[in-house]
Amino acid sequence: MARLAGVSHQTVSRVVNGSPRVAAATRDKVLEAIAELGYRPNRLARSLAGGAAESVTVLTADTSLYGPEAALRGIEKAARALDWSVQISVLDPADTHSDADIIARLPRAGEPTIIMAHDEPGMRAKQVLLDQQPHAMVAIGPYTAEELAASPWLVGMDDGKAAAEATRYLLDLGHATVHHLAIPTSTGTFGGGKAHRAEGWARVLREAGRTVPEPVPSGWTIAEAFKAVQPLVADPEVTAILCGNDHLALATMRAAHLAGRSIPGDLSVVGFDNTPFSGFTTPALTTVNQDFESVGRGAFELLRHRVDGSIPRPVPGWPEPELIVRETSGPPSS
Amino acid sequence: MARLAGVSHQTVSRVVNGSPRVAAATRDKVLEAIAELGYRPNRLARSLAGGAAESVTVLTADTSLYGPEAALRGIEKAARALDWSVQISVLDPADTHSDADIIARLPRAGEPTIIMAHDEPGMRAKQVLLDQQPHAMVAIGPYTAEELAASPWLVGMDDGKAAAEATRYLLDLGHATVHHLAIPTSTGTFGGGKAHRAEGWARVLREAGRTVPEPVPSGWTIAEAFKAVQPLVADPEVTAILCGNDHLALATMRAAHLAGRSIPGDLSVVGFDNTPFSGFTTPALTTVNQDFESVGRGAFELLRHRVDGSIPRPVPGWPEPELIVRETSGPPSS
DNA sequence: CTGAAAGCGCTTACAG
DNA sequence: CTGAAAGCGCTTACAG
Repeated sequence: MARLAGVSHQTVSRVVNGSPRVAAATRDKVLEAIAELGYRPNRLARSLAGGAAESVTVLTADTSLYGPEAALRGIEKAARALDWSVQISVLDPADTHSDADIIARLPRAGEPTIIMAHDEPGMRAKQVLLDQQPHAMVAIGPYTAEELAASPWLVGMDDGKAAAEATRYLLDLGHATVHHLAIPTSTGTFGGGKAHRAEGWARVLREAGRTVPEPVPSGWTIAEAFKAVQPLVADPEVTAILCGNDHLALATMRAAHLAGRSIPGDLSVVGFDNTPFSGFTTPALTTVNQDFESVGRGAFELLRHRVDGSIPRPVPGWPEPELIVRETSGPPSS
Repeated sequence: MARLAGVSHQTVSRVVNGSPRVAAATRDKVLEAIAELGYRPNRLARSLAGGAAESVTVLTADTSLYGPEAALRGIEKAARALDWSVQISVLDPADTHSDADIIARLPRAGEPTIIMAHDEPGMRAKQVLLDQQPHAMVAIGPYTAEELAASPWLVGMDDGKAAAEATRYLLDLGHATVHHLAIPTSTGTFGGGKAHRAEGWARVLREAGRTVPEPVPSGWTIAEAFKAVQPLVADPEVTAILCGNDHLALATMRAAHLAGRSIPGDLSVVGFDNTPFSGFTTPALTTVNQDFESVGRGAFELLRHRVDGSIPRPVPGWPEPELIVRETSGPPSS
């Protein structure tokens, strides 16, 4: 390659990396040779040699969840714009991952890593990497504004506020109280994060002096939610349910339908996330919009700054979660 | 590291790689040192040095589509089981990707690559890699059994057969004909694959001597489908619509509802893919189950064999697409 | 069973 | 502006 162009190895390197200290004539010769030989630089070698280590690894538990999937998309876009590469590694919730297992997923020591900390393996991975390489990791999860401010390696949205808003909205509609079908991260069953969505919901009920019903825990899948929500929809006293995400809400709508309860006549249902399908169910789902893609983008930006130590904590700007009222919510019938 | 254990660099390498030619005592010393220093092998260096190049890059256009997303999950699982790493790179359909752009996404020449060839950038990428490194690439897309047999670098499901089955089912129900709301890959607008779902559908109609209506092209998003399907649902002559995927079917259900047409009374709707939500819409969606995760797994297996030249074409076994009858289909009302 | 040698494809200083 | 040197962290032969 260098031979064909009649130059040395490192002159080729300069041309490829766009160094200004190359004579135009030499550059042309090299570019010609590159084209002729179909030369492609080897990025592995480049980063080994201490060049730009432009890669990020994403540790996530379940890519079929809307939030992580959207966040991953945001990470990928942001990374691509800067020509970084993205590796993903899925932590199986069924496996027990030892610390060594988690470490072994990274391509090298100090690999910049983003963790989707929305379940048990994710929480574990967060802890392991925080110990091992605190400046080359960032975790995405459900955190309050206070937690985010206190821990510069966390990224997330304060969905407690949005849950509060949604609850207040249902109360204002005239419902005596609001029930809650909770995603796993809200019930604290995985030992990790707090129950922010559930907290915002409970806080509003308490402040309004209403009964605070026990939250009903659900798994992540629609089928699990369908099962979990049965007692709730069967109870005529229940007139409003705030669901932890739109999949849970869909399961609730389905269960309500089968139980002969009309929506929103007999029962109001509010979801979370504003997934693409939510505007097209019948009736269309009232939900809370969350911009996970921006969160992913923000996580990448934060990681990049942490790795090179440039800014302690850039504040990534993304839209606040926001209630979108559609057709599944209304005043109680009686 | 090697110093602490009192051995040479390459003995450490042997221990880490589980070589049998190491004395038990030496091995223990090395393992101890590894634990003490928190040593983690650098995979980049390993693959550079000619060790196992255990990584695969996935080129995909849009991870928010159910098929590619599920296939990616299958790839990831299969890769992880063999301790390969997975890199993803998203091709933006809005960008025009030059051949060089596509090549530049690979971490090195000859990188094993799986392409999701379900849109224009994907088709382009498939072509580029087929030229550059035919033995280190595999493409996933909508291909017939014949195409799959002829091109050992292709993987896919013969969804034409399933489309035919669904069409026959609707005809048997008594519908005069069946309309088709088509995904972009079925209309050939991106210049690439054939219209297999559309072909299976049209073939059955022709064989039954029915009118073959012009397929209605839709984009990938639910909003685009909602717009595209309006004329169809407004037409009382239309009593059955086969949709290119479940998102399109959801849009159709919504549009039909707003147009005052009941499902399945006035209109039968059949989807494709059996996405998780499809069993929980009201009414529950009749659809064709497709096991994309298995396809992803199969693509990985095929790629692995192609890279090491071991088997010309292992036949990856996955379930055939299969019609799942639920509640959105029935006999025409009149 | 273990070490001294050479090299993977690049890079960053260091000379000139 | 360009080349000769050293090295990134590993590996695979080759000796012993």
